[in-house]
Amino acid sequence: MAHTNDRHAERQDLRKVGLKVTHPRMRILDTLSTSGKKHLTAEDVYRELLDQGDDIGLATVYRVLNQFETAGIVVRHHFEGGQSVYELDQDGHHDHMVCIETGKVIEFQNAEIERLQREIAEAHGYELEEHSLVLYVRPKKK
Amino acid sequence: MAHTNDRHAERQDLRKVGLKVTHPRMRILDTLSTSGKKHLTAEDVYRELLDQGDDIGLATVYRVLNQFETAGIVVRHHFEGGQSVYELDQDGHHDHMVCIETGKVIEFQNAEIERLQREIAEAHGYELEEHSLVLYVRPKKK
DNA sequence: TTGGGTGCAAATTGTTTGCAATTGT
DNA sequence: ACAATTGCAAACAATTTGCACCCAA
Repeated sequence: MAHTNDRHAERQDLRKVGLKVTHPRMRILDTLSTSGKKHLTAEDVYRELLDQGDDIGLATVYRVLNQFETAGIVVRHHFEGGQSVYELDQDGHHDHMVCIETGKVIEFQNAEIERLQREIAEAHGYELEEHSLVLYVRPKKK
Repeated sequence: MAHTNDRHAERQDLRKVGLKVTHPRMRILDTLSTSGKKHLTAEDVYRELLDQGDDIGLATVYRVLNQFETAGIVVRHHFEGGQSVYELDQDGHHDHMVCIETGKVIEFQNAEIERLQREIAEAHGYELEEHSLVLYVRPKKK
């Protein structure tokens, strides 16, 4: 069925943003969409590629992820703890909740908060361009 | 008058959290409170100390800022762009707005957003422990 | 064919650490 | 006196970059 990211669509995506369709780029795109997790670090992607027998340099992974970010194909997040994590930009905007015990990442959306943010920016004479909201949570006791 | 951070109060603050009152620590605390900006990187602090004739190592600045963070004296933020910025934890909780044109940092508070965050976490079976909200804005056109 | 893309190693950047010397209590 | 603290240099971790070679268009 309409698999959002089959080989063909992926090629289109790359061409659309002016990037040559190369093996590394295809494989990285593939890894991002078919890997279990939605949020991967550059290393995560690199290791998964190695595991699948691909011989793609870590530097290339970083370069490609950057290109994807500028192209709007992926979103880069800076959660606590060093590395950046990348996620395919497919299901519209959402924010994140990170469990500080398990590291699990949960996505959520809240129109009300989005609206308030815009209002606050306006109230200070600015236009909201971007924002980053991350909730650090722990499993409810009880 | 009751200057919130005179020499005496600073000494007390340090002792209170079990840190010896040393020259570097006093000077760093001083820089944080009297510098023009409220949000400084470790380098910012380091340079300002050098300018004032103090000979304090960058490593010490990092170490002390970390101790201050664990002690709850300063808060560390990870805005976009590599370095962490530190700010004295004095006027209660607030979030930040960063102008992407001038780099200016504006603080704000919004009880409604705070409440919604707690609700969202709860709704997912979690307790909100911490959060980071940064609005990236640009001066209103008009 | 040819300019963009890649791998590798070396370079950067931000931050932390080991250790001997120094200092606060 | 003695443990905590500092400075310096070296160590680290994440990411970027220079360059000779390679490959998609």
